[in-house]
Amino acid sequence: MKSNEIKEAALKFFTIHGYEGASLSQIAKEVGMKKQSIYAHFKGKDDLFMQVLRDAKEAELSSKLHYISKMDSHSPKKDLYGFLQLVIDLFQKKEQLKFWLRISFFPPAHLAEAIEKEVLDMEEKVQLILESKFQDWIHTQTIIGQAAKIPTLAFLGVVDSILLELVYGNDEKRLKDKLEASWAVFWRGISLH
Amino acid sequence: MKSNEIKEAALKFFTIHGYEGASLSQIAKEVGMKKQSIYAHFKGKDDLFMQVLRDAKEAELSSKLHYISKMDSHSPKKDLYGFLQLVIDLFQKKEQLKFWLRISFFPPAHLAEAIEKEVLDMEEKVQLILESKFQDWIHTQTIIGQAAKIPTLAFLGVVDSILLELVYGNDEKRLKDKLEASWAVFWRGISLH
DNA sequence: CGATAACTGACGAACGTTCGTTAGATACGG
DNA sequence: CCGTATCTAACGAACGTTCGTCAGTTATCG
Repeated sequence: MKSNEIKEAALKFFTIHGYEGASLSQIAKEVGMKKQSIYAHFKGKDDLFMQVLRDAKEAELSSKLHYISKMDSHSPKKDLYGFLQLVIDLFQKKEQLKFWLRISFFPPAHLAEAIEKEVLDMEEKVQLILESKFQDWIHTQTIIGQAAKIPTLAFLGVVDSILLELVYGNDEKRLKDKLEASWAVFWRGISLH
Repeated sequence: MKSNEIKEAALKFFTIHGYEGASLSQIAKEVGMKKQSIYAHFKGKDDLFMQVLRDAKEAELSSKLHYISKMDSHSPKKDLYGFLQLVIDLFQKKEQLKFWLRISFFPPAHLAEAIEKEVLDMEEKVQLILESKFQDWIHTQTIIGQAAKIPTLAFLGVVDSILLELVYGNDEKRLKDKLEASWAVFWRGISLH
């Protein structure tokens, strides 16, 4: 399908240059056609952009939910650290997470509202299922605490800080250091000892 | 000075729309002049942008260093939490941190190299002075650990996650929740107990 | 034949930038 | 104190390019 090739190229340039910085002619050239031909597949730049956005959201959401739902509820240490690894992996292997991050932080002003809705929807779903996992661990006294919300938000904070390091990402070693440091302190902060 | 008015307006539009999304005519209109007149004060768009960038860096760096150097080394709990508050305050009161964040994460491609240098320089300085503080606390057995780098990086991670929530910033309550959660877990992670 | 998807050509609008010019302030020598 | 020269900061007009978009035409293929 040619539409997918266009979306793939669009994903690439939107990620690198942002909405305003990416041009249809650039994208078209990447797939070997003229920019006007894009209009045979999409209504316009906004339409193309929003379709790329929804694809990226779906891909990331399903990856995360799939991983979380496979957690066995017995070893939070392994499961949570594995989740961090998953995020790093997703970021490095799939352009979509990079794109998603960029435009969820800094959406083009005239699409900000529509984008925010998608972002909130996703965030909500991940937090909800993650929180239920933490609730289980608290119940079985695998970790400390009463309110599951606290470790959940703290963990999402660790995820965010790692994502930020990835975005910023010039240094593999620094990423590793930061991951280990954040993880060590986080785990000590929620574990029984 | 008219130059400062231009930089102020430029800061605003660069922050909202990014480098490519902000236009000189927009900026000029904000200060009540034509875009051509900007060239009496700056060599061009790039020059204006880089000057705004350096101003923002300087402002943020001096704010942070000033705060850190005033830490009294006796109460890390108060000092570190205060630093988080400072960051939140800076973000909400001064447009410059918002700008700095945006363009350090997603710099315009053709200026990426120059920007990265500024960002690294700043990051390095903050980490260095913060690490020496942590070293003191470890020495005086106010917090746990041996290597000061671990709590330092973890703390910077907390700062980043809060910044991200601010950027993302649609919800005051969510920010508060996340701050409290991350802080509680972080503090338990490095405190003696 | 009909449909799909590519093409060419053209559009108005906006972009960053350069030019020559003007009005006003400042500095200086007689 | 006056006239002149220099400097500053703004201007309108225009430059060449690129932008996103639309209309009409041609090629491909079941």
